[in-house]
Amino acid sequence: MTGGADKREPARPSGLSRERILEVASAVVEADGLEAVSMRRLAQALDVWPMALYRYFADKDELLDALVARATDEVTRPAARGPWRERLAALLGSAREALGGEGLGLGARLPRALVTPGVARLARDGLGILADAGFEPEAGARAWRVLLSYTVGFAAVGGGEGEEFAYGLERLLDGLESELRSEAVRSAP
Amino acid sequence: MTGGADKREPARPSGLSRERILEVASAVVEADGLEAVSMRRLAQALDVWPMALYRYFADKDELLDALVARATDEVTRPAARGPWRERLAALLGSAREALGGEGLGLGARLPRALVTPGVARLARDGLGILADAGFEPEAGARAWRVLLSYTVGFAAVGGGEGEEFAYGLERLLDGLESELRSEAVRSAP
DNA sequence: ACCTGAACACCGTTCAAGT
DNA sequence: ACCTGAACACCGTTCAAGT
Repeated sequence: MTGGADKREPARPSGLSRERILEVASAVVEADGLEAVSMRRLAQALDVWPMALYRYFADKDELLDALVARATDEVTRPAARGPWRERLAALLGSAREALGGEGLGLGARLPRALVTPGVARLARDGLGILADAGFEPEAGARAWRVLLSYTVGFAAVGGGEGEEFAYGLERLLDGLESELRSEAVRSAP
Repeated sequence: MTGGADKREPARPSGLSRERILEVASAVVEADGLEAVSMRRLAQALDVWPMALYRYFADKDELLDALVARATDEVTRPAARGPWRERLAALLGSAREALGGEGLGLGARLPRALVTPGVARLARDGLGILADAGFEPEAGARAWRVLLSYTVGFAAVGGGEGEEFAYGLERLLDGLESELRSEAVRSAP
């Protein structure tokens, strides 16, 4: 490292950053799976000594959490306007892709993946749609957890197509909608 | 080891067996999680040298697969007679407990857990119930994958109660039942 | 047949320096 | 501030013996 202007992010190709480390980690996951990610291997790929990584991540766990958060951030999209069932289907469809991506490697960290900011935003969007549909808050929260469980399960099982995911989601939404029509859980308009 | 009668399973407390190894491994998972399971730690707990374990399992992966298969075998129960919705609910409820058990440690190996004999038996039972309900084979298989995804997802997310699991399952079954009533997927009686 | 040792090629991480 | 070395306490697993 020959150094650049002071007080700036190093612009040299060998300059480390959280983003550059995560890029390499992501490539390793895609190539050889999550278990192939080691501090030493990342360091070698970045042409740096292993301990250099500890300037950017406290430990390996923090690095992997950041990797999962990055994946969920990328793919999750805000919901569009329109009928509540279609909005939910679009939202959960992209969540399924995010959670099942990177060769299912993230599946191994599902419990941790479910507390990332990306998933929190997803929940806020989903709860909003359910409120729009007429669910009172508590019933909406319950319906949301059920919908997310289905989505996570489909991502984890992995074998299914997007079409089959949509089929099952429609059946689940049918059940929720007919409950909504029965008035038991409907909020005042 | 002072040896016992020949051609028998060793009865001595220090005699190894697949079952004894899996028992200790299960205890380690429950105490400190799946990542705490190491060949060396199991060996130490069994008062044996690490390489002794390789007489019973080809490698660590095979040992962990056997551990997961054992957990799913224990908890999965055959379905009782009665209304198809109740039979499915009982079957999937016990599956949820099996997959979510041992402190969620098994969740990390979900994709592998889904190809164990216990889950295959679960699928056969579930498909039988759906056929009884009137689903023609292809529609029944599709409905089964959706139901299992929901169950697996609920087990993986983990936070939910059995009551909430049952609520979501009822909504999903509502949707499947109303599809069945619409005749599109119904088999000839 | 079943278990022992020693050894090899890996890990994550602490600690003390270097510049 | 950022990276280097060396070292420590672990891994899974191979290989050659022991009894």
